[in-house]
Amino acid sequence: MRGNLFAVGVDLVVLTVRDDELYVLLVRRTEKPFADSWGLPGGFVAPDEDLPDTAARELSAQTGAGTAGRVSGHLEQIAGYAAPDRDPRGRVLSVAFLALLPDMPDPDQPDVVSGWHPMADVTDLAFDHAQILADGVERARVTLEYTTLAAAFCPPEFTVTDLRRVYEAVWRTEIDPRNFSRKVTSTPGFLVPTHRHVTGGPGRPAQLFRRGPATRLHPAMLREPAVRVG
Amino acid sequence: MRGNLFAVGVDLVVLTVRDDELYVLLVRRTEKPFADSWGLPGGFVAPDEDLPDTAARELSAQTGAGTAGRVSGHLEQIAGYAAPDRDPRGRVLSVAFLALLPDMPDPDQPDVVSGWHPMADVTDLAFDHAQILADGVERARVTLEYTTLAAAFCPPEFTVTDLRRVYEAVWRTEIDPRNFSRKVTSTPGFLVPTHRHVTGGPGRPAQLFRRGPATRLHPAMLREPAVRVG
DNA sequence: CACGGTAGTGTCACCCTGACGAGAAATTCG
DNA sequence: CGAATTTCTCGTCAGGGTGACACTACCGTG
Repeated sequence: MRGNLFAVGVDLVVLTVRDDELYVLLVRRTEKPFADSWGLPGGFVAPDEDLPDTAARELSAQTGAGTAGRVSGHLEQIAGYAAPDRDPRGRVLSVAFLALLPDMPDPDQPDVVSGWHPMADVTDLAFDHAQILADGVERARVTLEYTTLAAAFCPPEFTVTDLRRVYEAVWRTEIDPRNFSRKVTSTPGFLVPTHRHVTGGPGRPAQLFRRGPATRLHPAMLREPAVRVG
Repeated sequence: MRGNLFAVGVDLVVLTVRDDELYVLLVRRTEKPFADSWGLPGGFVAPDEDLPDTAARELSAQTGAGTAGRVSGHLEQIAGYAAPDRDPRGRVLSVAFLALLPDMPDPDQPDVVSGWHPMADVTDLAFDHAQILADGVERARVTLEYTTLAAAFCPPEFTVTDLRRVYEAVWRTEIDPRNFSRKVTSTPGFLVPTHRHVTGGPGRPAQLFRRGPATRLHPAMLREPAVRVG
């Protein structure tokens, strides 16, 4: 077998929506290279481990409880990155994964080396992690157009407004609440009504929904408002 | 740096449309493992090579002339595959690429170890290449819905019917020629008319078009006819 | 009780699409 | 040569989906 050998790692783009804004999970590096820089969480693939295994293990380790294989949340591969000079230590191939999580309260003992950062504040990541993050966010944006995965950002029970704020945060747009409600409630299998309502805040109480069995959105919910040409 | 080491290769899903059918480029393996089986073309990543470099080099080597970087054709990454037991020789990570090429005449000296196979006839591929091929074809199907890349299957100049046959071959459906023509000719930047026409066959001569600058299709051309629920 | 804020329904016009009809322009056949 | 056939292209029409927005329902607060 010819070919030189690579170290193979998995990097995670872990996204959540908090306070109507998109957040990404970053870790502060303690070792060289890029010591004291922020980077994506990740790790090397262990013997007898497949890529999704490594991704799930790292996600579980970084976010606390075993969020990996749960119903809530989502994990999918983005792409492989292997530019010859992407790691000064040698040839390292990294397979990036995208994880979408509901907003969770910060752990009791805050971890200074790992934390959530608003997308707008992220600069100067280690390695080629800026590119990987950009690819991951773009993947998330496209995924929301064609699938029901926006619910992966939400807790098990949520309102239509919660779901709309996910779209608005990820797409950085505003969506008409009435048309959005019509779309998601009329898509069969997207939302399952619980007939219970939230109360406490101002305004009419909103109904709570659960995720339905549908995965794809037909027709899609397109971001771009169909560019006019005339 | 921890982690065990991998050999890293690139496997190609090279597709074309010939005689209104989808064809894939396969190579007959000469070495163990899977000697005498068909498999996807590919090779190992050379030192100082990035993944797209390897893919372009292998594509160029397998399809003859330097089709890789041409305007015609298309090359994009599918995903990375690294199951621990996918290669009996040891840990091999393979990054799969999808290539879409126009139908080209067979080379003068036909290569018995490499050739085009109709998708319907493909069985028993080496390694996990059946899964990779399936993923590549599915990617191609989705790509045709949302982009103008169907033209990558066509020669530099082609008719609307040529383009429609690409969709029909990849999707394995039939499309109304009149509605299809309206869709593609009214999408700005998809087709550039040459005002020249093909002749020779029966029927009214069809106009020849070139690829336009548009890359995305808005709105998309969906395969599924919007499943009715009532 | 008035008022502002949020949730949800209803309406209307417009665009896109599927399902055709029909004409234009070539080849093929009698 | 003329008629039939084939294929390309333009038109028409009905129905679904969406943006824009009026309006009602229901909560909290002053």
